[in-house]
Amino acid sequence: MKEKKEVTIYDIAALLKFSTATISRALQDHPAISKSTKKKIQDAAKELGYRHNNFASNLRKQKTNTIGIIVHELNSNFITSVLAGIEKVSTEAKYDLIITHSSESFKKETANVLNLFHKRVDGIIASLSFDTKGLHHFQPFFDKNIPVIFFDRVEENSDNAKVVIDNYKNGYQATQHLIEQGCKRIVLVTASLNRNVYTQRFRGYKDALYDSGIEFNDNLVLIKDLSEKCGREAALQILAMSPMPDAAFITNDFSAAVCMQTLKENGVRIPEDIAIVGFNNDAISKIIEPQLTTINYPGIDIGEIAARNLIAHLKGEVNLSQTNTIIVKSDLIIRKSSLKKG
Amino acid sequence: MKEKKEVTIYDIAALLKFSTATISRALQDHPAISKSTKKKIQDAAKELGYRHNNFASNLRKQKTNTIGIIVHELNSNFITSVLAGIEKVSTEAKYDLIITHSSESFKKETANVLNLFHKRVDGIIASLSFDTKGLHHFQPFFDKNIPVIFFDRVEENSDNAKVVIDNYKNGYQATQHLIEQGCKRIVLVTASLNRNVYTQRFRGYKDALYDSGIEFNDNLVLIKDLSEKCGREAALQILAMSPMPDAAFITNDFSAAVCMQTLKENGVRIPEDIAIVGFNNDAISKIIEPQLTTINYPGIDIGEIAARNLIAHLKGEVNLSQTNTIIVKSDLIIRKSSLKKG
DNA sequence: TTTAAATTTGCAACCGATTGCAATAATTTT
DNA sequence: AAAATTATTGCAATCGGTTGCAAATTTAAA
Repeated sequence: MKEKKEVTIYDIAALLKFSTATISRALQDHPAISKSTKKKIQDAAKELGYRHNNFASNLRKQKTNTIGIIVHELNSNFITSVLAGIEKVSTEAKYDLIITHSSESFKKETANVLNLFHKRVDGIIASLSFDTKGLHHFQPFFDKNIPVIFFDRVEENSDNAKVVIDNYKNGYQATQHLIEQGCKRIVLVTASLNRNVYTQRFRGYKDALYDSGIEFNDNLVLIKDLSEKCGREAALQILAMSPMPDAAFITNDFSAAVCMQTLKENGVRIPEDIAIVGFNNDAISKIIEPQLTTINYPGIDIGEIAARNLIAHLKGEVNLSQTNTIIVKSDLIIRKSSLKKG
Repeated sequence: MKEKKEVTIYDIAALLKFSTATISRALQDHPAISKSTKKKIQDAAKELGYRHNNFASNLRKQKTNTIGIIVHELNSNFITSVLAGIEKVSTEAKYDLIITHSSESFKKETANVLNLFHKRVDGIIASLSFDTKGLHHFQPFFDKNIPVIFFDRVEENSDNAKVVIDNYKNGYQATQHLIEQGCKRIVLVTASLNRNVYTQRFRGYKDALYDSGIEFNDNLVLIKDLSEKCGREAALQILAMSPMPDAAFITNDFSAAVCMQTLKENGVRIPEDIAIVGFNNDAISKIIEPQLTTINYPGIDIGEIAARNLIAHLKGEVNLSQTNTIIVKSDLIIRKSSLKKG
């Protein structure tokens, strides 16, 4: 039952009477090695069941060809799309990924960052957790000049590279759309204004109101955590308002769905009584009744762009520290939940 | 702008006039090193910004303290719960995780397996992709006696360790529940009977019918891929059947939700005209209208059990090859979508 | 005070692949 | 046929920890 010892390039070298240098080069398809030798060596490697030892290799080369990913959650359409985009690009470029997620916990995010640091990833692609404050936990990477590129959930005022959408514009668009539907008392349900995406959406909301001459009302802004419970609570708060709001912009589709459900249970008609707009274009937005108007943004593109830039930097083709913010296109998708007219 | 060189134990050794052996041991909190020396060394390490080099360490120790995870998808409640369970256990035991996902592609799963093999993980926890056939791609691990433990989507007739639910029982339960509601023409929408979970559910369905004296009808079984499209197609097929079925057991909540939506659009009332049962107890099942009867199973527990067993094996405390199948409890959750009677 | 036992620390050989530089062999050129 | 190129291959140092065993030091026992 004991395992046979690992095959190393020394074994291949001994077998074929070559030096380990030649073996190593042949296995890397190095041009200095003749075709015939390469073939012999590669065949022997396969034959013996040789596997490359990344540790020895990384130790020697002082790099890992691995990119670390930090996300707040895995279970959203958006995040998995981003991952797909990153994977596409990095696979082509022969980079491996280590994916970590923080479950929206700053503490766990910090641990993940540290872990990736010790794993010596060549670079990081990150979206911050909900309650992350500052970027001190990334300091080890900054100190060593290891590139970090943020996406979506970023720290606004850092000068790191970021790939984001125009949350301000989207907030504005969503609100304006509701106004165009004749809504005047528009609730905003969102999360901690500490996190960039929510601040920006909030500003867009406010400005859209202002530009249409609608007075901003603090009581209509509900700051929550965008969980299931939050959706339910928001609905109850809305029901308790007098007069009832005629619209709600809920910056997360899942919460919006739960909120709608609770409203419906209480006899509120959507969109007739209240128009609803969500955010993210998650699968759920098309399944609920009525289908949810929301903001769509292309996770795949965001992932691809982030990965492409990071890898280009690693290869020395561009310098990330000269890039700052890349803004990706995003759009309002209008569905039934907000259509009071036609 | 250039990075300062990495600090190594040699630097600490030189600074404090100790040998690297002592440094190494002190940093591992080895009992042979005196308290005072340890403190000096640990302080110096922190001071100099030393970071442990996993590559050198793994190279020497011939193990990685890392567990590889292979899943078919990330964006499901179930999978993220499993991951949470695995993480809980493995973090405590100081094991790192490398999470990979195949997007239900056998090819990608194979690539992931190989990748983890080259990364030399100490063990694997895996749930197979949709169209995976056989386990040859795991052969490298088997050959080297590296433990692999499967969960949920497993290969029935392999003698590897597995953590599963009783899909047969759940299929039976769901069907029986529908029969108890007075349903007689029960559609089954499921996926490739190649994959264990679906075969078992299918058998449960069939036996439940049989035991209630209802004749099995092949035309009522729709084999699909459980995607969004599939839900819609299933609905259309159901609508085209004559006489219309009075129930549908759809072995995936998301598909069930889409199917329900399409049915409703076509004026079918749920559960009055058709009772529906899903599978998984995803978040969506509580949000749609009416709420979906479904099968709940505890991802966290499954993850914990799998990780606990794997780690115990790695530590030599138990021998996985003597374990075979661990069955975790799962239950029918009855909600409105299937309640024809009060 | 001497000896035995227990604590601490160091020596040095690994772990396996990479790569600059030198050396040798095979081709071309003159 | 000698000289100059070019194509192949090898030498040996290096990456940074780990650990069995021996040596040195300290403490306890006789």
